[in-house]
Amino acid sequence: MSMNARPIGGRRETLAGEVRGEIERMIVAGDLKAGEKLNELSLATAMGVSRGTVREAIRSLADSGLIDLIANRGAFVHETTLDEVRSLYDLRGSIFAMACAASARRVGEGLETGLLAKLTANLDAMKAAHGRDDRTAYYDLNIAFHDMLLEGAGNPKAKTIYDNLVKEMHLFRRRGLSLPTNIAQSIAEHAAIVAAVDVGDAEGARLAALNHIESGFARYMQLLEDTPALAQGAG
Amino acid sequence: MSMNARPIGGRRETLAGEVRGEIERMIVAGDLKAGEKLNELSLATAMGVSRGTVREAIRSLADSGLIDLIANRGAFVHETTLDEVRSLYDLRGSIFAMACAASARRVGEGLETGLLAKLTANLDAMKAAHGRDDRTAYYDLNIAFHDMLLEGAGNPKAKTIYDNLVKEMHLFRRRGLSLPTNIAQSIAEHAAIVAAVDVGDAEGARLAALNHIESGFARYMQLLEDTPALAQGAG
DNA sequence: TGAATGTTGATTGTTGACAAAAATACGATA
DNA sequence: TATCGTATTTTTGTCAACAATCAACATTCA
Repeated sequence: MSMNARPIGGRRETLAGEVRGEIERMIVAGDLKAGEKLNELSLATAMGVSRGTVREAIRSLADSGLIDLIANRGAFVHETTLDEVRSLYDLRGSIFAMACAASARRVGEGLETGLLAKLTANLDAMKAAHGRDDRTAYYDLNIAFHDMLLEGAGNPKAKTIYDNLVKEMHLFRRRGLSLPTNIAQSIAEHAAIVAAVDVGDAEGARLAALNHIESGFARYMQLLEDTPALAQGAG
Repeated sequence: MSMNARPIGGRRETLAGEVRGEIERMIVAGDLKAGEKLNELSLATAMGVSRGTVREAIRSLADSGLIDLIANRGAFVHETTLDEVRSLYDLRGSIFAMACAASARRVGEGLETGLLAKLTANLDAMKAAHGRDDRTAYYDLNIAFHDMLLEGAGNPKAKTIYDNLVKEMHLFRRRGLSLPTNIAQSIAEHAAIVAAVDVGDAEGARLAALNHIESGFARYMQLLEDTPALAQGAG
């Protein structure tokens, strides 16, 4: 019997787990702003659970980088500085590069048979979205592209860390980190990655991936310069 | 008045924080073996704190990778598989490479003035330790070497992640991950990294670092092959 | 006036108790 | 004897109360 039924009606995950998810959602969505304090009692009453449960959720969230914990003072939504954005990009780039190299290696070894088709399809869809200037579609496809390569690497921990890094970046004051800029160039960089993965060229994939993230950082810095009015809340 | 008095009497960190540290220590030291279940009540009574406090400590430790949490079943010391060791090496290598590249860049830019002297001193001390076959000294110097480069990168998050990865590796059944093998070659690789950092060659430092970690992985795999008797507890 | 010192209200830290779930022990049955 | 179902025990999940700490304000004294 293939048992992957999900619990019906009530919950299966623990309450604290749900609360954690909700807090994380509120942070990423911007309901809780960077620097804001998380009041245990307020959250508890708002969600209809006990303070201890909220506390547990906050603790489990602290290590992810989204929350800063100060003893006897409380939990605060992390404020990401520009220096940190640079650091996060460096980290993200190195992990993404590793993942692309691993994906290329695995494709070359005959594992990951479906990956290439999916990457190519994504690339085509991206070009189409760009053609009709559909930003929303492009945004989603872009995330999917990176996810595929992270998963193709066969390194779940890498994906977890990568996702946390991206979430933490969103806490940077002058948002806009997800605003697409210079889509044509970005697509070309994606194509270079896919080409390297295609022929199982791990080192080529690594360099193309690194270049892609670093270019993305450069594009973002450019955007910041060009748009001094890019204030917080620009989501 | 120069105020650097330390808190007297009791603790400063929270109780849960201390418990967390103690549990982490027990795991890394091997007092709690991989796969073992963490019983909240046992730990609480053993440490003389309440169960809730232990619970909080466990939750805050879960994201680090040392502990697996299963709802309604409890917390278990993570069992690292051989596949995971490979994945962890990949991640560790990519982060270390990034850190070395960043250190080289910063040295080239005139930041990190003291770094080079420290690296060179470490290298010399390592050669000396190797000469008199002092494994313990070599072991500590090796850790210090990597730490310096991680810190020279000016990327605290990278160091945190790196440290967690190393801790998680220690949970691999067939330990010996810290047994030094082929010290001469390892020292030569360190020297190559230092040389690249010295002249501010970021790309060279990245490649040398990547090569160092990958060689380390290869050496470890060799050790596993040569030492089938390398059972758990070999620490 | 203004810096140091009490005082007060709010918030976090810690605990023990109760509820729910899982693990275990134990017969009954085929 | 193996397996299933049930009762019992153990362990985790959640909660509410108490203690410790902190931030803000009021007060004192130079």
